[in-house]
Amino acid sequence: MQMTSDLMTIRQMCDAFDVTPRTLRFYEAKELLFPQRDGTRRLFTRRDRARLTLILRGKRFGFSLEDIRQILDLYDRDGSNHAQTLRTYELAQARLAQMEAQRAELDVAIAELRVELDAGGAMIAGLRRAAE
Amino acid sequence: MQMTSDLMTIRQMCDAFDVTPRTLRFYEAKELLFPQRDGTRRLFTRRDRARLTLILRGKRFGFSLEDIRQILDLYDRDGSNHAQTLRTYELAQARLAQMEAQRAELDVAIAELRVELDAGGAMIAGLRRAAE
DNA sequence: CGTTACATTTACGTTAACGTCAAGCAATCT
DNA sequence: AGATTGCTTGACGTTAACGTAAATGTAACG
Repeated sequence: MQMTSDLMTIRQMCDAFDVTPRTLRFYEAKELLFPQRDGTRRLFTRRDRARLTLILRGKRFGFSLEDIRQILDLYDRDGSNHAQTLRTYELAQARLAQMEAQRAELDVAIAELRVELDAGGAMIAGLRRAAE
Repeated sequence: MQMTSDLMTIRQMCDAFDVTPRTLRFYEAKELLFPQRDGTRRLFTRRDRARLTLILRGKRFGFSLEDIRQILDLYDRDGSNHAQTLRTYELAQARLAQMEAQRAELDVAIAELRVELDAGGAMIAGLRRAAE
């Protein structure tokens, strides 16, 4: 139970999250992650891992890294500059509405694709019978 | 009530779907749409409009145009070449599973973002009170 | 018949999100 | 010591999905 097991190397991160080193360095360059340094080497903290989880999730919904960065900032606010905090808050709110709309559409799309698949399945069954 | 109102010019399409001419030409080049021609000019059919609706929806879920093109082909199968039909069918099926997983994750993400927003809202309310 | 308003093709430009070398430092194995 | 392994920083390459500009065509308006 060493405290240091809190810190992970770039390779451990890659294995754990199934990303490439390049991706992690890229995210650091874009200020999405803030790994500590042991000399020149990166050491990723628990905070980095939490953020990476959110980043990867966000990506699956088609959000840009820049969008994600702004939303992540919501998690780190100290409440100093009102204006920016408020702006970020509103941005996240808009995003939420957008996600709910997306979910509704996703439901429709899923239903539609199901219908198509049923039709396709029947057709294929037909082809199979015809092939005998 | 002219039969020809079935056909729409590129501008009408752009206005109806809020896309640029370039986008429609691009989709044609990528074989996602197949407008007729009046001499050199494009005339989009009902089928093109149906496809465009599906294209735009697919895009909102982060599917690539190539993915979308393959799924659209499912709608146009005549059942001639079994192998390809089967492959497309399986692709669509995988896609459906993926979409359902995405929908589940989206629920989680929405819930999480809601929690954040509540916290942010409380904080902002606090800031407002402090500012008086 | 001139010009205005859209249409067309061709082709180069752009952004995001990395991939892919290249070259070098550092610790570790043999 | 030499070689291997893994990390580092540049820096250029790549793909998708269009944007944008140039040159040209043509239909309609006045």
